[in-house]
Amino acid sequence: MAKILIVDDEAGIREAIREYAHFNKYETDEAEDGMQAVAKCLNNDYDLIIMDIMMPKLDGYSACKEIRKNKDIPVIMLSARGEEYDKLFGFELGIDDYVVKPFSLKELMARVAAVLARKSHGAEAAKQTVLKSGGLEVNMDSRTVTVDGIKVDCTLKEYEILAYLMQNKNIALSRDRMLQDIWGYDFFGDDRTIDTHIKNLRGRLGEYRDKITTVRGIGYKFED
Amino acid sequence: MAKILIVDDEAGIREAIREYAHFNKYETDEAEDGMQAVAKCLNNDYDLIIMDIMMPKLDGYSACKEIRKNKDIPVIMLSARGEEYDKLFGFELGIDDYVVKPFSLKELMARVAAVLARKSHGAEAAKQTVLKSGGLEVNMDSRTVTVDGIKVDCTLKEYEILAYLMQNKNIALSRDRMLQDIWGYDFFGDDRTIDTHIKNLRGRLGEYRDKITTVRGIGYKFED
DNA sequence: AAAATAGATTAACATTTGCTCACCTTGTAT
DNA sequence: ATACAAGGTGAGCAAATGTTAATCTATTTT
Repeated sequence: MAKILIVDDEAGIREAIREYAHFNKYETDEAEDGMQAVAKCLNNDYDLIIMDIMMPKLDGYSACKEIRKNKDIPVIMLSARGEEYDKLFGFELGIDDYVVKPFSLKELMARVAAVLARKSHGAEAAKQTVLKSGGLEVNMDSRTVTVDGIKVDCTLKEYEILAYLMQNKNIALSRDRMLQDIWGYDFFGDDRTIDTHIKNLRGRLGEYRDKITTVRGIGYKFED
Repeated sequence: MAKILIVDDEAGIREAIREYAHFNKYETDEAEDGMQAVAKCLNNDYDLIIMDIMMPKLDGYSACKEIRKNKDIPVIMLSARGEEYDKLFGFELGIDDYVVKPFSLKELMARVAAVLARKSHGAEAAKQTVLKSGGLEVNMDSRTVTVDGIKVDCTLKEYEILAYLMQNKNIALSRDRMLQDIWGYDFFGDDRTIDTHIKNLRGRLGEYRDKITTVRGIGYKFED
């Protein structure tokens, strides 16, 4: 199980990342600024760092530079939208990826998985990449859905929703939570948009359409 | 035992929260507006703050900002339905959760428990998600009820009532209290509505129907 | 660059569900 | 026996969901 250090001065963002990271079975630790991050890295072994660029005391770039003097830990940088940064400079420091705020947690975790896979820090437990339920299959590597062996074309959101529901099978999921986890914390739209995607998704699942059950007053659930 | 600061200008809401919090074994303190809240936080140590956004003198956001200058206390914000609030701004302030009025006290306390569990750095007793009594089972993840292994479809209110009764088994619960805790403090309807739901619920429980006993003159009780 | 396309979102309308309440019946305590 | 509380029933209505279509947005094609 990989251990991630989350570095951001905003507690809310740390928490959002932490929660979703835990949901994805990562361990986490946190730091509030660059100084703390450097200190924590001296005494702990992290598999990856998610770090904001703009921080008090010591910014992300400088912290990264400092940490790299001692350890070779992959880093994903967060930067505010419109914040002018020198991407190349980042890559020279060996930064592994950028994510621009506001980002969806899902996207961030996808990048985390990608970076970890790339670095493949020794033997990492193979992550579950195929979700199955009867003749319904979701391949998370190829991002494809098959029904009784026949590939079914899904849109991005349909795929994301199906994968999310199946990862949390037999749990009633509220619309709010789905918006948080799939769309991201910065989505302010109508939660009924989920209903439309669910309808379209069901239309593609043929005989398995009823595996997605409606939980009246709450949201939806995948029943295995 | 956690101590909660309740901040709202409406005495009725403070009282409703206070009572249910005490019932859940939390200590409470109260403030009527943001200014009072800030002052109280300087002289006391709270584990969590429940605060309304719209308040005289100093609103919730500003109060939160002010308090955060000195202490890092988790905050759950209350906001009226339809009240425009900036979720992202909330995240920046490190607000831990939002609850939209009108809310059920049960839901609010569930969030309180969740936030406190999160903050208490793991090492918290795993939450009970399955309530059992003989062959009667309520799964709070999937929101399902099974009678002798057979799944029984319940409506939202039926499920909520059964879960509530079982969580408070062997305690006689008044209709008023049930309305408060399940429907929410803003429900002004007829308390005989409960009777109808109880009747329907009993109809689904087969041989276990008598586990829900009538406490004449008071309300109902689940006997284990 | 304009047009075409696909997908996401929202809005509008249809349908279903089940909550609530009024009314009547049954049960129980004194 | 009487009075009051609870149980049972069913209709009206509000809320939640399903469905369809329109709109908006981003991307691709020409």
